[in-house]
Amino acid sequence: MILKDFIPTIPLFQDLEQKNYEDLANIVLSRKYKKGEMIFSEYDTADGFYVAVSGRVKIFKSSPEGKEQILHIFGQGDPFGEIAVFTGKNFPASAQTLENSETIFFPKNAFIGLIKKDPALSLNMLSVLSMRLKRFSSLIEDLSLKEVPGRLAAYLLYLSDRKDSCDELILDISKSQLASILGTIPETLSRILAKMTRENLIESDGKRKFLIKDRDSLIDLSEGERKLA
Amino acid sequence: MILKDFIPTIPLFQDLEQKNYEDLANIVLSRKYKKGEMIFSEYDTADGFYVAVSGRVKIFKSSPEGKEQILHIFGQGDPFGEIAVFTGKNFPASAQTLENSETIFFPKNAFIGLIKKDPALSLNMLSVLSMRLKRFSSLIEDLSLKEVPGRLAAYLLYLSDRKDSCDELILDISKSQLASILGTIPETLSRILAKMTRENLIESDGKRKFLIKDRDSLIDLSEGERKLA
DNA sequence: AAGCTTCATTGACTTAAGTCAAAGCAGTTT
DNA sequence: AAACTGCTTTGACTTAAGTCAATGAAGCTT
Repeated sequence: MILKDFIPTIPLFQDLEQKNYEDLANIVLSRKYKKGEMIFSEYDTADGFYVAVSGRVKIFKSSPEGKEQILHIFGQGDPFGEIAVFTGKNFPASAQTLENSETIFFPKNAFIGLIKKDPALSLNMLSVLSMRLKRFSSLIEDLSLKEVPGRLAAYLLYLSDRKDSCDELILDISKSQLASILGTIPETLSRILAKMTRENLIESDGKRKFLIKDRDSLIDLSEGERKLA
Repeated sequence: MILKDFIPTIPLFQDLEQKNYEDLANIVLSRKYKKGEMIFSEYDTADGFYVAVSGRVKIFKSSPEGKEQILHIFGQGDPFGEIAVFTGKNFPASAQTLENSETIFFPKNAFIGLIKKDPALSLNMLSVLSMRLKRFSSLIEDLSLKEVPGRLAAYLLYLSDRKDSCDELILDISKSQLASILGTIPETLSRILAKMTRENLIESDGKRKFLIKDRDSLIDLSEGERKLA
């Protein structure tokens, strides 16, 4: 991947002045990671942030007993670890690759210098952070106010909206990881998927392919207006 | 409260150029609310954000069954509703006063104009949003990976750190509201406080005053290294 | 093909936390 | 003082979801 060509495709860097693309290209470092490798750990000192070039990265928190909560899964063009750039010190969560991945790294101080020069860059960054806050609000709402079937229903609906294509959808992650996104464990997820199938809300090939058979009931479920038997 | 004097005291507006304080004062609107009044509802169209001048405001999500999750409680000098400025459209949560309160309102477009002019302002805003993301990460971690006693222990320790003053602390909110911050309900909170008292971790006057009697155990509890009997 | 590893499912059981209902205790208003 | 209100506590019960353990299935490796 040629950096000069890649940087302008990153949404965070949309609409910058031409000169700033060169400045950005000059401060970045390219880094490669194998599947399953840690990029950073919570509490590591943070001296910059990353943008995914290829592969996928999960951002997560984990408990002493080994349960995990995934906060995001990021892919090509997504920035991560940027919170630490503005709060100083350390990362608020850990980052680990799900596949062989390539990233570019932006050292903190050089990047802050750039932000001061180009207001478009700060507006883009403000927009990225705001969208994350919105997502987090909604995750907090899910964890605190909804039960697992409701969260799962919301997630399935979200996937099917993304993929416009009618009612068929394909998970791009394992069910264990899905459990970890939904704030539960694989056993519980498995049981709830079985229930949903039994009650004809969905159908599945047993692997990663799902068909939504009763969208209205899924919506009710996601809004807490309905329960599984 | 005289706006010209108040605006420079707001942390979000630290270190701006003098001229920008005048610009800010020119675009703001003052608004007053009675105790318990809604400032905005989730899904309301957002055309600006607020800064609390006096009183206190809770930002929260609520479920159809009436359970509530408080995301923040804000007071003098704290900005809120600012996410919507950068993501457009609507607020991600609702805001309601806990006391008679006064706010100033910054219309979206005028404010974005200012941000483009003064990079110090965008850096301050980036720092505010980043700190909120950090808090949210930690709330998500609490809700997903910790049990209620652990969350409560963490909250008590957090309060006692704020108040430096040894091991005594005073809640500045009702226990029902505390329950809502911790992602639980008053009955559960009440039972856990009783247990903590029985096991000599804390002592209380039965109202809002608490004494930490066994800080180490509270720390263990908050880290999931220990359980209540 | 046999064996290995990782992931997924299912059953039996436990437990944390929620629901519902009643009673207690302030604080305040009339 | 009596009555009303809002918050808190307590008890008895229910339930969602977690734990532990076993089995099954899938995909790789050699």
